[in-house]
Amino acid sequence: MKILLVEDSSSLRRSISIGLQNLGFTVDDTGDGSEGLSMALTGDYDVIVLDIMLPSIDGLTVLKTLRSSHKDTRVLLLSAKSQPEDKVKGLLTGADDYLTKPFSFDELHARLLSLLRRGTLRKDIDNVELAGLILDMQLKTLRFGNKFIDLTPNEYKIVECLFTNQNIIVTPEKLSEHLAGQYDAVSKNSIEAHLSSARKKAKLAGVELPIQTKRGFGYMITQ
Amino acid sequence: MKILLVEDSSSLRRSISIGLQNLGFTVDDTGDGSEGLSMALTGDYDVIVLDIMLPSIDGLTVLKTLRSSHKDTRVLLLSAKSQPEDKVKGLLTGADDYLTKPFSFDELHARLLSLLRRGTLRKDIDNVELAGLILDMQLKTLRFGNKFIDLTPNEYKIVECLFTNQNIIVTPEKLSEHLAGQYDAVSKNSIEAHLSSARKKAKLAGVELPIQTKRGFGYMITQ
DNA sequence: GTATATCTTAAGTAATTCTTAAGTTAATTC
DNA sequence: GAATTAACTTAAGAATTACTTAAGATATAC
Repeated sequence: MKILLVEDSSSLRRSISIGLQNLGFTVDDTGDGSEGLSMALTGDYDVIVLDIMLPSIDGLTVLKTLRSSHKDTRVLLLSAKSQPEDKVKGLLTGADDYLTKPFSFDELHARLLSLLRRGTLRKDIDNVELAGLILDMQLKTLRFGNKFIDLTPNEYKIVECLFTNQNIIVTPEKLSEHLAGQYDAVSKNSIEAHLSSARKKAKLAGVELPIQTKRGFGYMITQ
Repeated sequence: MKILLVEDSSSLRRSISIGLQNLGFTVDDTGDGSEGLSMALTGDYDVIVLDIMLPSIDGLTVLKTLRSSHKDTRVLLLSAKSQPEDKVKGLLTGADDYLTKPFSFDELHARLLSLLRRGTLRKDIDNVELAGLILDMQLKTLRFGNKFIDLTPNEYKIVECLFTNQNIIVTPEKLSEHLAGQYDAVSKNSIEAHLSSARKKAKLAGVELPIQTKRGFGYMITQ
């Protein structure tokens, strides 16, 4: 288990780092926001422990940048302030947990374990049902009742991405990344063509896909 | 010897737990599937006693997740149903033994000892039958009726991996790992060649292998 | 060390899927 | 309500993916 620790105070950083290493974790640490960000982007960490107050770039900006680069690594925010606004802001920005200083080492340890557990779990929730449509992420299929809607890989992936991001506008850019990964891209027109085809196939099976177009922004599913 | 007990009914859980502790085992227990899974993933147990009916996540899903995370801890499944389908399903999913409720404590004890004694992990059932094809995992053979289909080691392993992962898409990566282990790899093309050859041999013996290609994702067996 | 079996690679083929582009429809703005 | 823009649809060509086969490479058995 690899952990990245980004913390301003060198004494706190050292004590946390040594404590976690004694518990068997591999720990990289830095006291600088900018360096932390590049480490987070390039390294393969299971969890990032991130202080909000940092030199060069603050923690929330690091987190925001991380999320907009679609890095899904779990992040545990540390903050000196116990103001609820801070907590809310942190969690909204995409943090997975939040801890207010001062905290006991045991508490940090417990939260980390909880985050690590979530990490292994998350992948395996595999069925989404919506408006009678059942998306099986293990079988990579979509069915309506007992009728299978036969989708091509890209059509399926588009539907999957939307089904797992309900009540959120999914931009064509995000869809492109879901289809082709970070280092390649799929044109907007191509996505439109796929979605059109998927909608047509669903209609033929007797359902409308519950995907609505948010003109100018992207697509969204709402119950 | 450390045992994890995941059982819904609190009275049964307590009685088993106390009984095993009296026999000198270390026992952790929980009544929740999700918690059981995370304990199984993080803890270091010798055997997991796992009920099928559980809140939050059912036992078979816990087991499946465990196996797909390459946790090889031995698992003894408990089930209220005595339906043979359940047993087969459980053992196919990767259980090492199976016990139907109600059972005597002595029987549980005996099975646990048997599981603990087993030097190498070996499944309790050694052959899978599917569409007239019989896969014998002890003899490493595949036969159709009384006609043996002579497969090379890699061909056999591919068929075995698919037969023991029914209703799940098996990716080429997973097959590669099954053939060559974690620290080596087999090319996708090579897997294709093996599978092609296996399919041809089966056809010559008068059967089609019930392996369907999920284009873009992998291979799968469905009943 | 040789013989045999098995594995990998590569090239050809077939089938499916993806992308593009042009035309159409729908929504928004002025 | 006309103009403008964005999204949808369709079909054809391009690209990808999987299958098959055979030959050379590698491993295994004797």
